[in-house]
Order: sequence, then structure tokens, then C-alpha cells
Amino acid sequence: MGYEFGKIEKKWQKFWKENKTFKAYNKSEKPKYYVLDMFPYPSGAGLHVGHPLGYIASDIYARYKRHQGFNVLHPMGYDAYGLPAEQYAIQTGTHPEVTTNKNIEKYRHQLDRIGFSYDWDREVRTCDPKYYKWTQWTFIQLFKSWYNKDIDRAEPIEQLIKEFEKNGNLYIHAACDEVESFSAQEWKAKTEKEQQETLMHYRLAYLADTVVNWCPALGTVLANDEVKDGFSERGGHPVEKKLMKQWSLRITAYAQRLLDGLDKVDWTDNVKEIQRNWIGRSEGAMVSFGLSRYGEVETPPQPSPGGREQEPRYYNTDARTWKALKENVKDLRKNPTDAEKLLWEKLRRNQTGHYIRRQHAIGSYIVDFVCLKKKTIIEIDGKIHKYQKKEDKERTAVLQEKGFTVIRFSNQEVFEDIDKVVEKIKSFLDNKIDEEEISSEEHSTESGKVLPPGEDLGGVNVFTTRPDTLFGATFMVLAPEHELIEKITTPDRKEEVEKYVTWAKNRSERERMTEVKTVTGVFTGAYAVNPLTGKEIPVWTADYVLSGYGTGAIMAVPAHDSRDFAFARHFNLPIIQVVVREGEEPTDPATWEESYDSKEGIMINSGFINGMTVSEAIWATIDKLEEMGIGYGKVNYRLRDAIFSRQRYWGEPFPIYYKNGMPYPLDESELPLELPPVDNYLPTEKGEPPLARAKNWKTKEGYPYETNTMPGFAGSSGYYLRYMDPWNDNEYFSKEANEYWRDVDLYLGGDEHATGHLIYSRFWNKFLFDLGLVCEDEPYKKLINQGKIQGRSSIVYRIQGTNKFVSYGLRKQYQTQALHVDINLVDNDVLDIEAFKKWRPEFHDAEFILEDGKYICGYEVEKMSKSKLNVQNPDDLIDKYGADTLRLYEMFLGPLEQDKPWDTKGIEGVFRFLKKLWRLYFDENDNLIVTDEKPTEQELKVLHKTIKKVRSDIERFSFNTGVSAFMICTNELTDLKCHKREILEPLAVLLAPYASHIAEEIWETLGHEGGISYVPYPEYNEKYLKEDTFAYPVSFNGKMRFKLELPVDMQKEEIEKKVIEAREAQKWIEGKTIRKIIVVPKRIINVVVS
RNA sequence: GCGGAUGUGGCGGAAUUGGUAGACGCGCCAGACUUAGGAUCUGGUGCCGCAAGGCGUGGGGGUUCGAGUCCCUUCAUCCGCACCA
Repeated sequence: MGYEFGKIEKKWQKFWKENKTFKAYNKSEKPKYYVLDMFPYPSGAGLHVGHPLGYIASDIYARYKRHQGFNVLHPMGYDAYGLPAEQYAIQTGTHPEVTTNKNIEKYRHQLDRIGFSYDWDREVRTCDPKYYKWTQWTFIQLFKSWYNKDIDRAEPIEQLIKEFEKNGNLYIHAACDEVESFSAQEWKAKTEKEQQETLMHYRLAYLADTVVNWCPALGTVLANDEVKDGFSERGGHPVEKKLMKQWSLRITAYAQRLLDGLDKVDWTDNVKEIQRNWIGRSEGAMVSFGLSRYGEVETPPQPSPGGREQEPRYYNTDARTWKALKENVKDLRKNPTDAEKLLWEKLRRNQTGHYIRRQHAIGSYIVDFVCLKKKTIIEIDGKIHKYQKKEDKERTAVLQEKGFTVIRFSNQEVFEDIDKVVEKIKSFLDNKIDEEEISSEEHSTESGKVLPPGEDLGGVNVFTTRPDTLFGATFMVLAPEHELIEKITTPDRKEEVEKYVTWAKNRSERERMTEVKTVTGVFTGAYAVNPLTGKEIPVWTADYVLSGYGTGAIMAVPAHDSRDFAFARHFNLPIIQVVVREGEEPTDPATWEESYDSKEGIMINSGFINGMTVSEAIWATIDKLEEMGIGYGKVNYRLRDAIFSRQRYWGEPFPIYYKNGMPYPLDESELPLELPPVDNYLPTEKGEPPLARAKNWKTKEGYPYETNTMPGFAGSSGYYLRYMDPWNDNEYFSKEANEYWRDVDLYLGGDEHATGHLIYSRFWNKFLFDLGLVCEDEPYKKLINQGKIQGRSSIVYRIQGTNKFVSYGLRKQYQTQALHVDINLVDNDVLDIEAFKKWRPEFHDAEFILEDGKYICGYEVEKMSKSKLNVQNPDDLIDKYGADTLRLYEMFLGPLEQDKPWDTKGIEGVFRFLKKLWRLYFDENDNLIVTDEKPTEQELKVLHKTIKKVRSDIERFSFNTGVSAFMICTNELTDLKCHKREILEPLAVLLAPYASHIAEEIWETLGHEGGISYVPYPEYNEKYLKEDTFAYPVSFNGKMRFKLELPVDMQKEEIEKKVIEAREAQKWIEGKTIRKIIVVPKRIINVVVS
């Protein structure tokens, strides 16, 4: 009979189920331990041998912890929303839920056969209304929250509204969109809709026009982590950028905390690095550059360096007002009236002999034209600017109070006789005395704007991580999408710039990525003023600058940035070296082959920072910029907010309805908002999401519900919390349950979730932490990423144009074509020719060229997939060898975290081991042969050596060496013909986490009741491991030559003597001098001779 | 380009702190038992060499009595991010 795994495994799986052996208790005196597997998406294909790898490892650990007296939470569930079921629904009309449930059943059956110790009573499915009620609930909380930077956590939105009513948004530091400042009065004056619109800029779940990754083939948007190289991760369809109104989660508010949290979790460096990279923190400075369209004018007036007194007096308003007026100025400049345009042509560029600016902000006004030197304002009447509702009279009075003279002309005058108007202005200005002094409070510099000379175009901010190189900035580059481009481009360059911008915008992401090395760009005709040197630098636009990062504009430092360098070389722009390697002399950048990008060196050609090191200079420059009010230190993140809408059917509906076009959350009592039936799973003709097809998709009051659904990561972001208390209908989870289970002690899953699930889930948890709902701010204490199991495909070689196949070793003699062959037709690389002929009709008459009478297949290690015919189904292996063998073999394959190819042939060895183990306990007739005889020292040593090894291997998740230890132990006990209870009973317990079924069977046969799962894990006793002697390896000059058995307590001097006397040593000593003898107790003896 | 990881027999892989390189398993070779073997058992198996011995952890250099392990350098493969300022 022997080892009947089939019978045994069935029996014990039934036992576990009936006795609820693996039930976890929310109240317990035992310490808790939470072991979690990343729950699977139940695909139609079922499990292949790669899927259970992590589950087996975590199961071993969970079982080990139970043996150690822990109350173990080890749950399983299903990430049930996903594209395949929906695609299938579109094709066949089958409701995705039907498909999903069918797949879940299949998964469950497969999982059950492997003998996992899950507490199945806690199963969750993300598509279950009882579950997604809480996904929706969390969304509502996000909607009702904002992020307060002052206390660095989320707060209820009511808090914010209260503050708005008190002080407007003047003292609010929030993680939010760009919002104009407003006072309490202004807040109160807003309509409800306006207030809602304003709040939307602060909410953690918000609706906004967003540039999204639109996938036309899938008909939905995708999150950044769902897009790989410009194609959708699922399906590989092209993805394009599109502006759409979408829900987003303000995950960027948590960027720093997500980064900091990584320091306190026990994860692999790899995943931590991926997350750090994804968050992409960089420190630097925001610098304001003034912009001007100086164009054809010879030399721009040079502001004298340094010295606040001599700074040009361009600011005639304070910073806050300027901020408020800025947009208006931009707008007005963009849309001048015809009269203004006409007059400007006559006034610009000193034509009158006086320097005149247009649309300049003075106080809270924007005046049409001004000559600052003469403190004279020229206004054109007879038009109503959108933003100027006040009476001109009042305006004049105020401006006069500030010391300005206002002269007015009507539109008509300008149109009828412009020369006369210009003449009047000229003579007025000619006769007016220069107003040298402008009252000091008018241009207090606390954070004023430096506006450059020339035609004033406002300013532009750039982000740089290298403010130290500001003196080396010789040009500026704007992203083609940058809003200023249109404004600043000179007429003569307009055509060229527009052509370029259009071209750049229409290039796909894909093209932009693949053509990284081509340098393209055009000059806009505008200039920016380097705020430290006062020098004008040309402004270009080029697509190597991304609109999505920083401000979409850069200062280019070609000497110290490789991309800027390439650009400067290509377009022949100046390159100034400002950093030199310590101890080296500056060289002519014209001779350089590449830029010097290093963050180390000494500053040169850089004014006040000359001689400083780079890091000193960075800080000095930031200080200076802040002091001058033209820049500040700034931390920038690459992380983007998570787009949360999907135009799909099979997902959680948003608990949102629309009133007057504004979204409102459902009352919590109305949750869950269940997914409605639809007649068709495609978008509507109008392009609305499938939910728009649902009948009566509106509230009782008739307000329409949101028709988008949530993305895949919504349901998986908080599932580990729901496992703690999955039966709770009133709460996500009870406070008690959360305070008991707290966080996941061990989390196992693939590292493909590093930028998706693992970031979103941490964000979700931190948000709930801010709400006081969860007690740990990091959800996953320890994370292990199991490696992927790759397929091992078998290859046959067909001679081209024939139906003749040549064996692997002889294939080079022919022109062959490599074909994948089903791995089930191949054993140990030998092809079953008869089976192959029957496999496909076209091979029925195939002929073969054999080697040694066999057809040997080649192999290829690649992804396990149906098309490669290399998928190994665990069910087949369980049928043939049993679950215990499968469990052991998956662990035996290699280190858990390493990718490794699957090769079924090795499984025999593990199977043999279990059979051999069985024979320690039973004879050929299945009679128990275990005796109560006292074990020998040697036997005890074998056992305790194994206990020590297996324990330490489990602790460090080295399961492959653990299996090997069991094999060694079994081999040694077999050699010793040991059948003693005192040895074999602990061995069964030791093995139980790995090969649970056979261990249970042995345990029961040995006379125990109630199962093995909670029997204390064996402890090793050092006294059995003690050795009296040690076989010292003796080496000469580091080469091991022979072994010498010596007592362990022998003194070094004695050992040296023994070594020299040893017979085998003579050969190596002969004719040589002994220089030195090194003795490391219980390790090695090394004799140095020469 | 940046970051992370990995290179050890025919194969999967051991070697926890610098101390016997190749544990354990597969495969292969030989033998035993068998009508048979794709069952079971026993022995062998890094490479070269009849042997003594020599050579061996991707390559080169170094530290050390001693290096797969530490340092420098270089190559290759895999993964992640990528014109991120």
C-alpha cells in the first residue's frame, strides 16, 4: 500500500473544515499574528503552479505561528472586479458577476486541494455589495475631507468651511489646487454652486478636468501605473492623453508621508526604491524669471548688479494684489481693444521719447498705459473691460491720490486722429518734470515682482534642483503645452512656433518616448531675465521639457545638464561653466564632449557664490532668492493624483449624485448603492459609460447618479481591514477588531503591485488613520515578494519545408524552424513521439531524426502562458503526487523571492522523500513500526540539528533549505534504521507546516487526537548538538589537504604540535619552512609554509 | 541615463559572522533485484589528468595566513523608472 496521499489529504481537509481548525478569534488571550496573501483576481484560466507559490510560503508561516501559540489571522478573498469578465460580458452578454462567481468557484476548488489553512469564514469579494458598501463609504469620507498642511493630516471639510466663514482662505495651508485668495466676505457672497466649486479644489476626492490616459480600445481612462510604455497594461492597447472631467484622489497630499513611512516598514529595498522613485521627491528652488519681448531692440538696459536701491522700479503694487491681478493683466494684454492696439503701436519702444508700459498694475487697478518716470497714466475710455466695473472718475481720484496724473482720450479721438493724440501725450510728457521718487510703500519689495525692461510680459516660474547653477543659465525652455507661449512669441516667429507646438502636441507619448535622442525646438523671440545676473536669455520651446512636471518651464544650464548641453550644442547657444571639479582649472566649454552634471565641485563665474561648494551654493542661492523675493526653496514630487473614474460597468458605482451640475455624496444610510443591471455592457452612442444605460439611475428625488465606476484598486485598497471584521454591517470594521489585529504582520505577494496597490493601499490606510479609524499608520509591517515562476517551454525542430523533425543535438545540421510543443508530451526533454503524432493532425505523418534512439527537445525559459504550451496545472500534479509533495516541491525550487523556472522533473525527488519518510513510521503492510526504545545520542543529534535548522530557516523564510534539512534528516534516520517515537514524533510536528496532511496522519496514527495544528513546535536542545571532537580541515597555504580529528577543547599549542606530527602533513612540510600556523577553534587549521 | 537585483557543476540551487566551495534534489554513469522498468535499492558523479597533482564561484586587480563572501575595476543578464529640470 504505502503512502496513500489521496486518501490522507481528503481526510484531513475534511477534518480541518469540519472542526474549523483555522478559525481566527477577534478576542483572544493569545498574541495576534496576521499573515496575508495578496488576494487574486479570479481569472477564467484558473491557477497555474506559479500562483500558489506565495500562498504556500505564507501558509507554512501561518501554521508555524499557530504551533508557536499565536492567534493567527490568515484569510483569503477575491479581487473580483476586473476587465476580463467585462470584456467577456461585452462579447457574450453574460453578466460579469456570473462569470466571476464561476471563476471564484474554480479557484476555491483548486485552493482547497492544496490544503491551505485559511479561515474561510472571513472570505471577502470586492464585488459583494456588503463589501463595496465600505469602499463607497470611504470614498464619501475622502470627498468630505481636505488636507490641512499645518497639522499634516486630513480633516473634515466642515472645519474648512468654518475657517472660510471666518477668514476666507487667507490663512489656510491646504494640499489643494491653485485657488485665488478670497476673504470671508467674498466666501459668503458666493452662491452655493460657487462655494461647492471652491470646496472641490480642496476635497481629497475631487472632480476636475484632468489630462488622463485615455485608452480608446478599452473605452476607459487608466491610472499611470496601468500604463506601460504608452500601452495599456491589460491588453496592450495604445493609450493617448485626453482632457476629461474625472474623479481623482488627492494622493499627492500624502506624498511626504508615503515616503517617510517607507523607513519604518520591513520591505525589500527593491520595492521601497520603486515607491521612492514613483513618489519622486526632489529638493530645489522655485525661481521667478521676468519675461520680455525685447525683440529687435539693440541692447536691453542693464540693471546694475546687486544693491536694492538700484533695482529697477517696476513694481507698483504689492505682491498679494499682483497675484490677484495677474490673471487679469494677462487677459487684458491678450485682448486689447482696437483703440489700444492702435495707440500702442505709436507709443511702444520709446517712439515718443518716453518709456511707456501698457496694462500695468498700480494699486488695485490696471491702467491702460503708464509712463512711470513721469508718473503719468494714459487711459482710453469708451470701452468696458470685463474686470473694470468701477467708475473711471473714482479711479482717477484714487490714482491721483497716489501721485499719478491721469490723461484721458476717447476711443473716437484715437480712431479719428491718432497722430494728434500721440502728439498731445508727447508734449504732456515732455513738459512734465521727472518724478524720481515713487513713494516707498508703493514698491515695497517684501515679495514684489521684478518686471523686466522691454515689453513687460509678466513672469514665469521655473523649478530647479540646481539653483546653484543659476549664473550658468543661458536660455530658458518652455514645454510646448505651456500657456505662456502664445503670449510671448514675437510676431515674426509666430508661424514657426505654432507649427512646432502643433507638431509636438500631436506626437504620441510613444513617439516622444522613443525619439528621446532627437533634439528639436524653436526660439519664441522672447527673452527672460536671469534674476541674478540681470542678463537676458532667449526663451525657447522644446518637447524635452514636460508640461506635467514642475512648472513646465526650465532654466537651461547647458554646462551642467546633459539635455541642456545637447540642446545648446544643436542650436549653438552659449554655454557657461559655473562649476569646476575641485582642484581643476575651468576649461572652454566649447571643447567639451559632454556636460559636467555632478553635484560636486566649486562655483565659478557666479557672483556672490564664487568659491563655494555646490551644496553650500544651493543653500546660499535659495537664501538670496528668498531675500530678494523672487524665489524660494521648494520640494517637488513626481507623484500625481490618482485618477479614480473608469468608464466601465464592472466596478463599484460612485455614491454620488448631481444637483445643478455639482456632485453631492449620498447619505451613508443609503449605502451600498448597488450596481444596476444594464442591457448592454458597452458605452452609449453618446459615449457615456455603460451605467448611463441603467434604468432609473437616479435618486428618489430624481437627481442623476454618477455613471462612472471606480477603478480596480478601489476595492483592494482596504481589504486587509475588512478581513478583521467581515461580518460587520454597521461599520467598515469595529474599533475593537482593529485594535486587536492592528496591521498585517506578514504580507506576501508579487512586486508588480509596487506602484499600484501598495501605494494606494498605504494612502487609504493613512487617510483612515487620520480619521482615527485605524490605529496603525502603515498597513503592512513586513512585505515579501515571491518571485515569479517562469515556464519552461519545450521546443521541437522541424526541417524547413518538410514534416521531418530533428532532435536537439543534431538540429544545427539543418535549416530548422523551432516550434513549441506541449510540455505534457515531453518527459525529461524526451519527446513522446506517438503522443506527438496524435496531438495534432498535421503531425500524424511526421518523421523524426533521432539521437541515441530518442528525440530530445530543446527548451526555453519564458513566461508561463497558454500560447507557449508550457502551463503546468497544479491539479494534475496533485492527482499524481499529492498536495504535500506539491507544497514541498514549490518550496524546494529555490529562494522564495527569486524568479525561477518551473521544471516538473524534480518533483519526483520530493515525492521519494515523502515515501522514504513514511517508511520510517510504517512497514510495507502499513503497520506502525514506531518503538518506544530510547534513542541514541546520534539519533538525538540528528533530530535536534534538524529542529534548529528548520526553525531558523522558517524564521528567515528560507523554505528551500528547510525542505533540504528534512531530506537530510530522513536520509540519516533511515541509515540509522531509527524508528523511535522520541525522535519521530517531534519530527512529524516539525514537518507539519510544510507537509500538513501526512503530518496529521502520522500524528493520529501515533495515538494523538484533535489534530496537529496547535501542538507546540519542537525546541532544540543544545546539549544534543555538542561534539567532543572536531574534524579539523588542515590546509597548507590556504589549500585544504586533509582532515584531522581532534578534541574540541584542545589548546592551540597542542593542536599545532599534532598537526606537524600528523602523517599526512609530512608530504607538505618536507623541505619547507613553517612560517606560521593559524588555528581557529572548531573551524580550521592553516599552515603557512614556504 | 538613474535606481534595484543577479552571475557558483549538464540543470534547480547550498555555503547565517572572511574559515572544508558545490549541501539537498534533478539528470547522468555503474551495479543489485526483476519477465520487464519510466518501480525500488546500492555506489559514483565540478573540470583536466592513468596518477601524483593542477584548475575552479562572469573577467581583471587588491586586502588577508585564508575571499563565492570584503575593497577597486570591468563585463553580462533581469527588473523598475525614465528627456523628472
